[in-house]
Amino acid sequence: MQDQLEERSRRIVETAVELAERGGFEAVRLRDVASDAGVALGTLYRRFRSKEDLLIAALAVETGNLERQFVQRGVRGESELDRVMDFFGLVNRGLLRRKNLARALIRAVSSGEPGLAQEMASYHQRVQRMLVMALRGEVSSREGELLDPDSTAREGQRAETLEQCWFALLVGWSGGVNDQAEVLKRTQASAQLILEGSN
Amino acid sequence: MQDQLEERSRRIVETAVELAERGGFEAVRLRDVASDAGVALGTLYRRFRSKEDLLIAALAVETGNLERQFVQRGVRGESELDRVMDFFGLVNRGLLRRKNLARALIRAVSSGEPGLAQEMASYHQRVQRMLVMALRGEVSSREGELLDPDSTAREGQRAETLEQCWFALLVGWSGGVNDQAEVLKRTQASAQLILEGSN
DNA sequence: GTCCAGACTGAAACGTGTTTCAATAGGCCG
DNA sequence: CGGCCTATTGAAACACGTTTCAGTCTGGAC
Repeated sequence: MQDQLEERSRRIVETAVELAERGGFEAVRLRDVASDAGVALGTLYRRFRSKEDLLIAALAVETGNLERQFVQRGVRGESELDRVMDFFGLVNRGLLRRKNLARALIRAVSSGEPGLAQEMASYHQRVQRMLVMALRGEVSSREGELLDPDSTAREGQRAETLEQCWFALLVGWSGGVNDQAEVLKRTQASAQLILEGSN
Repeated sequence: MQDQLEERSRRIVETAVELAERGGFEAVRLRDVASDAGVALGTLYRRFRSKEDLLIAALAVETGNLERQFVQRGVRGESELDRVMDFFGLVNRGLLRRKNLARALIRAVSSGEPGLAQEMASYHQRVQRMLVMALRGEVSSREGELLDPDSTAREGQRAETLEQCWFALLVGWSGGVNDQAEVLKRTQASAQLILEGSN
């Protein structure tokens, strides 16, 4: 019974993802999501407070996929910079494969809708965690050990700064300011600056 | 005659700013903007392609105000970091004074609406230009000399990276992830990282 | 088997961004 | 002055996110 509820939520999110893949943010019309998912509009609104809330739930799912892929694939590169750029390259390929979806999710997470702060923060944290792993060059599937608060203060800061740059560039990409090659190039330039004084 | 057209646009933008100051993004109802500004809705839509377009025009005005204030006040501090943080502190006080407006403008510039790429890019560029001045410690009211492309390649990169971090933190603030003190603290931490290897 | 609480449905309604259009106004050219 | 071109107006309509609600369904308690 609880399973059915979650199954329903999962189906709603999946449907939203499909529509976003096809036509981006605007194509995710909630009436369509509801009817495609086989639920009433009111049901959708019982589970998700808004369109942005729904898309952020989709972002959480996609972030989970990324984490799995990241752990399974590992991280390559000799230097910190190489490994970090390897990670960003991985993400970038994912974005490239599903541009419409990516733009829709970025728009949702940068919308600033009140009440979504926690989900926004959670997304940023998860990316930062992967960046810490990339900096270290060790990808552990156990998440318990990731944040020894003392030893990683500096790593955490560098991951945070890296993620800020990446996020800003993504928002720009989503708005058409830079294409994806440009995003990667600029990410590398910023990452170089951030990491150079440290090693 | 051309004057009247521009005067009208100016009045529309001013009205939007007033409404945004009072109640943020949602309070800028275009019907209200039009009637408060004394024009028909169709006129507003002849000048501005969308609500975001209108608010980005307001952002351009506010950025101009900031530039004037910045030039007039100069930039204080011994080190690059001090000067950069002096600048961010200045901006921050402005945001604090008109939170609702600030959130509305950030939301517009991070919305990713297609067709606003140029305006988004222009905003980022203007902030980066001020950051270059802060890095140098020289505030010139003449803009012609600002971008000697050779000598400032590295400065330009550092300004760009700084602005990325600042922008990402602003988006987070606008979404309720961090309060303003936190934003300044994190900006400083990122700026330290970006500038430390350089001087 | 009966009953209940909570979830779901279908449909309507509301608010607001956006579009459309016929009618009007106002300046400029000849 | 008369005609024309463009901007403007007022109003209606449309699209879609969001809310509401009365009626129905369902799984579990007893």
